Amino acid sequence: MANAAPLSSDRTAMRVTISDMADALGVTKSTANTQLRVKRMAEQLNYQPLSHAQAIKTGRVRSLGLVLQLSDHDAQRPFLAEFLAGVSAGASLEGYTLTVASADNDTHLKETFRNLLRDGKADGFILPRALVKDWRVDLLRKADVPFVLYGRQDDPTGCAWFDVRGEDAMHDAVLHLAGLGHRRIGFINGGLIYNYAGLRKQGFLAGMQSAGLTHDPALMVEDAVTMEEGEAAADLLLDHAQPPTAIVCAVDRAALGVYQAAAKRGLRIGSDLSVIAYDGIQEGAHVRPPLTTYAVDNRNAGTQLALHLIRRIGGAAPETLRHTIAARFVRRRSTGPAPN
Amino acid sequence: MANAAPLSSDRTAMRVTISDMADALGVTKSTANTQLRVKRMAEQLNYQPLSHAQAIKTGRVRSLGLVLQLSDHDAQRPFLAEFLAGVSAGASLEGYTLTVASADNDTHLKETFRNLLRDGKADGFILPRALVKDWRVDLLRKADVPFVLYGRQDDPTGCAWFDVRGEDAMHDAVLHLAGLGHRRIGFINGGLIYNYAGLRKQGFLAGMQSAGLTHDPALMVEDAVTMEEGEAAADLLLDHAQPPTAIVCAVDRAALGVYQAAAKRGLRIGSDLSVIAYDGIQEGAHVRPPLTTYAVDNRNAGTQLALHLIRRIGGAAPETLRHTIAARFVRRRSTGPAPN
DNA sequence: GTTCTTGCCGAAACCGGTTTCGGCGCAGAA
DNA sequence: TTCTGCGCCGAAACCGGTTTCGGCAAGAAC
Repeated sequence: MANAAPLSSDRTAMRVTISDMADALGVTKSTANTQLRVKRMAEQLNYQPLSHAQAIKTGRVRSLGLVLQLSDHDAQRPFLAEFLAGVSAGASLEGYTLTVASADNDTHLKETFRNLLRDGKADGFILPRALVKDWRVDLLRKADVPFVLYGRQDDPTGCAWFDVRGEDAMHDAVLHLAGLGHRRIGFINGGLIYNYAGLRKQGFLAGMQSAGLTHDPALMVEDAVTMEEGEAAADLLLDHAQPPTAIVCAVDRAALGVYQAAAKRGLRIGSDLSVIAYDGIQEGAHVRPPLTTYAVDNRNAGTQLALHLIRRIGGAAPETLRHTIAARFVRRRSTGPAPN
Repeated sequence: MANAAPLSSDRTAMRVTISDMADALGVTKSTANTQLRVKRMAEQLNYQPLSHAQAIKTGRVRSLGLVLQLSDHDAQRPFLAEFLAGVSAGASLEGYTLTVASADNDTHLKETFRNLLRDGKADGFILPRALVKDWRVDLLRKADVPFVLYGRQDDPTGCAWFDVRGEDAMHDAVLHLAGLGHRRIGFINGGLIYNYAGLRKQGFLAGMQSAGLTHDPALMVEDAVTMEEGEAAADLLLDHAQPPTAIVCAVDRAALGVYQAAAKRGLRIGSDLSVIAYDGIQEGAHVRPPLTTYAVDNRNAGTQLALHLIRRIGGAAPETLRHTIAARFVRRRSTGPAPN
């Protein structure tokens, strides 16, 4: 203790002393010391406060909520496992746990949210697949409960999010095809209830403009998320008097339908008809020819969303928690130079 | 109050009175009365004890644990969404919540279990895909924590389970094929680390015996759970000097590989080669010709497992919580009369 | 009518933390 | 040296339940 005073004149040295700690915190050295001892002992004994014991006072259970709409459409399925893994990993990084619930319709979903909220089972929610008009956002905004979106929202009030820039991918896809000489390029969009559809359409249109091409509204179809819907959409485009030589799909699964439609007509994908899609589902790699696509890392997205939500729960402003990344271009064999 | 005594002489009437209630419970009428009032008020006000408040005293958090091994193999994926939906539905039926965690290898998995247990995040666990030698069972048995298996276990001590009788399906499949005149029937088994593989193999062999056929060990391949592995297995069988006219697969996904192998050789499924599989994955319905299979209702299984686990947590003996059901035969077009 | 038994129900302790409060010690200034 | 003020830290209240305990009233038996 006695030598603390003289030593403190060496404050300019690079080594941080306990006095510096104490000063920085505005506490006494001895205090800083015992606090360090407490912390060390805590680590040594592997102490961790019982989360449901602190919950009773703080109202925080250190758990993230994830409510799944499962009867959605099958497109959601391949996505689920990776996404869950990511969310779970992100949560456990911070000592959080993941509470999952599911329901098959909006009424049930709403009830599920309310129950989880009433019982304080989750400190915040991850909302997968942002909708254009998202009632979950309204609900949670009203309840003043933290949430993060996988996807974006037109009215960003109170919204934090993480998303992959599908619009940039669509833009890129058009440029890629234009670079191969394609001039009549069709577009098959994804589910219109989802926020992403609007963005990807804009991306496609912007891409056409950038490439100096005019888009033909007759070569654009909306709302195809399954293979069947993709096939039907492609039927429409390919039966056009002046059919496209390339098609951009907002969703891989729809692209698989395009393969079917092309096969029916004896068109070879990659030479007679070029296809680029988006998602990066496994089937795309196995189909013949393998599908060129923009792959989304759902696992990473899950992790980022978990971390965002935890920071949001910690009080961070939503504006500071909005991030987007680019999709990864996976060049395979479904594109080629324009015929003729 | 005064007329209670005379009325009680009508005890033989069919209507149950509050006195009957009281007698049955061994309490006073007035007691029974106030308890009823309490209960009614509770319902009216929609009262539900805060689970983490009771947890502090009881150690029960009203939550079921589900730890997923995600890097397992892809065969697990289509299964996940339905299963989760079922578990979640079963849990919420009883006011329980579902805590999901995941890990990519055994070390991480073990750590995840320990953390969840230490923090009392779950009152019990659902173990999907029982293994032949299942360390999770050992771990939880040792820790004396309730658990239920999706699948069975050779040493049933302390094990509760719900399962689909894959062995019966295999047996049936053989009889079905034998009924169509097939005599050389191959078998492609699933993942050997899983408990189901042994059972299904036994079922196949029993079926052959029932049909009065002798099995050729050269026509039996083990451990094929993906399409690629299924194709490789089928390559083996079809390159045999006396190839089978029918193949039973323990797993749908392997059967899809059989389709590939057959296509390479110009064999038509359903006439040149009959195939029956097991699982009921969606792709089976879309492939040409549609795959005859035994479908498993994973959603229902999830619900049953959740309910079993809740009863187990409530103290029910594991022996009373072991149920199996039959798979549902889905006759499609991949089987036909034996050639020649 | 008295005593004994039975068991209801209000009061209090407890669970494992968080948060507030107040006493006391220490340092700096006059 | 004394006074003042800041802030550490131990004690106590609290969170929302569960569980134990004891007083007291009612019913039955003699």
